Amino acid sequence: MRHVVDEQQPLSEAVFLILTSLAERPNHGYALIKDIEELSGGRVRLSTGTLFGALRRMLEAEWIERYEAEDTSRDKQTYRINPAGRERLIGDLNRMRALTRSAASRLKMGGR
Amino acid sequence: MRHVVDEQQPLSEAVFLILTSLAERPNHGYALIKDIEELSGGRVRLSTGTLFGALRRMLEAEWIERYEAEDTSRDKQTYRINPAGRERLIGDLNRMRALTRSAASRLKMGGR
DNA sequence: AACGACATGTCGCATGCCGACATATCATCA
DNA sequence: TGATGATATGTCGGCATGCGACATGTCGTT
Repeated sequence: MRHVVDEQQPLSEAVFLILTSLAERPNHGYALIKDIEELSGGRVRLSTGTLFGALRRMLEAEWIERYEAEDTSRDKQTYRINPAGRERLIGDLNRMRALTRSAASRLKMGGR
Repeated sequence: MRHVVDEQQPLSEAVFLILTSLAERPNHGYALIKDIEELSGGRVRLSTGTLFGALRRMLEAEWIERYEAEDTSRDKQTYRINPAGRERLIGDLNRMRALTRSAASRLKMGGR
């Protein structure tokens, strides 16, 4: 009996950050760019090409969903993470932890 | 005065693992595939297309160098990491640690 | 009215991964 | 001896993705 988290090809940084941002609260596209910039300490500023391409693929993969926000004052497309997306994020988080652990060990860095 | 570790676009998993493997000891291509498979707990088996493409780019970027191994019994191309490669690996290690920290925090997972 | 921030989207180029293929050597064993 | 499989290095083409540039429009402020 296999668990759902099988596909263990790495998430791109863009997808990882989008899922991380949505893990806290649903949001719309443009706001994600700013949240991710803050989240990454100013290091990552997603271009709209990256963002909307990634959102489309994540909708297709059913890791996120559109949902109706109360605030319809503008034409905002609001996205929400779903359980599959959350599992995928956790899976990739663990993948990265394993990677950093083995690299730190080989570099004799400590902080394992 | 700028430090060398500027380029902070993420390393691909393949490149990260190759640098990690070479951080412990110099090695040749085919042996890297097996070392990385072990290193990653069997999760990652690099194809030769990925490996040799990545090695070529890493040589161009001067993160690794060819060097003469004592064992010349076969035509093995032995590669060694250099200080720039090591810095790049450490930089990406820190990038991933920051990423996992913020994601864990937003997922309310602990283990930060 | 003009400007900048907000907001969503498309297009095309460049890059990188990876399976498939090509080639050759070396050890083992029937 | 000849076949097989592991070792070893490499190329090629297709596919997915990131991202800068462009397009379009709204909203708030001056």
